[in-house]
Amino acid sequence: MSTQWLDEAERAAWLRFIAVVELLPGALDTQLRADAKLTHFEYFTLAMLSEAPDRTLRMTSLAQRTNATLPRLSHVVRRLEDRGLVRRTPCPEDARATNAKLTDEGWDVVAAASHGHVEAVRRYVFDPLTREQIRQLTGIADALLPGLDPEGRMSALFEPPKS
Amino acid sequence: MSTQWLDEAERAAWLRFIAVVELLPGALDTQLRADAKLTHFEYFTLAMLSEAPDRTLRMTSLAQRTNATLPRLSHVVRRLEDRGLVRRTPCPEDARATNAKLTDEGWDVVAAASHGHVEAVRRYVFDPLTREQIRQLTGIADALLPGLDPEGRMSALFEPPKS
DNA sequence: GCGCAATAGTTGACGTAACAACTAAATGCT
DNA sequence: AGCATTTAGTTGTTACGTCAACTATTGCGC
Repeated sequence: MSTQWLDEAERAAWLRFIAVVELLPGALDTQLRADAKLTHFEYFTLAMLSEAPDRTLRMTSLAQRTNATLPRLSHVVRRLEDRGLVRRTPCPEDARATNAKLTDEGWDVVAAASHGHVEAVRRYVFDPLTREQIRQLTGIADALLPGLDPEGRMSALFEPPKS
Repeated sequence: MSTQWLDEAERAAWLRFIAVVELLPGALDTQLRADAKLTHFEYFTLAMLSEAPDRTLRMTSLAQRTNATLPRLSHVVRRLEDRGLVRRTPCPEDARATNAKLTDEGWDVVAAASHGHVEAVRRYVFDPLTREQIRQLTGIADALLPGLDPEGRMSALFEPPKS
């Protein structure tokens, strides 16, 4: 039962792809930290809230969408709350649960940050790609996601609600 | 000077791609931690050394290949040295510099870890993709890397030495 | 060849992430 | 109804990454 090693084409793809995967988060993080005093994870968290109904999500649901563990999200939301960007309230329907809601101030911060962020995404990802490659990238990601995220936790944004 | 927002195709690609970029490192890390007691970064560091001439690299060169800052690498290499996987020696040609060399034990550890790691890479990345998609992925990564890594620091492995 | 800037690397302080332990509320079994 | 299990979330500890400060060596300008 020997291991099936990577052939030349696979190795070429892998070295490049792993480099992109390592470099991209740092690039996005650097821009957001410099321009908006937010980590990419914090921005992503606020962005998820901003697109939710009533700008509100349960902690568990928010953790799934952001690919965070609950402890991690709990710490991050506490810090965001200290900064006045989010407010936590007990969920009326389930007393165990907590609702995280984007404040007006938080909304303004995401809105302001989004400009620079989208520009960075364009600069680093879409500008260098052809329309065809953007289509290919969508197909590739769609092929990988079921294996990486079997529960579809991060797919809530673009998957129709499961039947 | 309003921001150029993402159109539908771009948004579809972005949400999926960012999910992959967030999920893949965690998946690789989990496998390596469980099976080889190594983080992906530690594995990658050892792997870079294992492919270098004499299994040795200067700290600066190693930092570039692994996309690490020098302080980060210094800490990681110290821990790896404590575990007997790497040995640091002063560089004879330049007394400021330090050479990191993979020990025999370190070699065995990478070799042992590589099986499970390659299997994980297959499972998460190559098995779900067609040959054509692997080719496309190479092209996409090649298009992105110049923007993400203008100095070509992480490209040393597959780029011919710059003229 | 002396002084000063640049380079190579280490160290320590601080912030954030992962993991485990914990509290509290809802569900389910009988 | 009553107790055990599961679920939701928080808190504390430990490990790792980042940043700034520091030492030591090299190379440049004159």
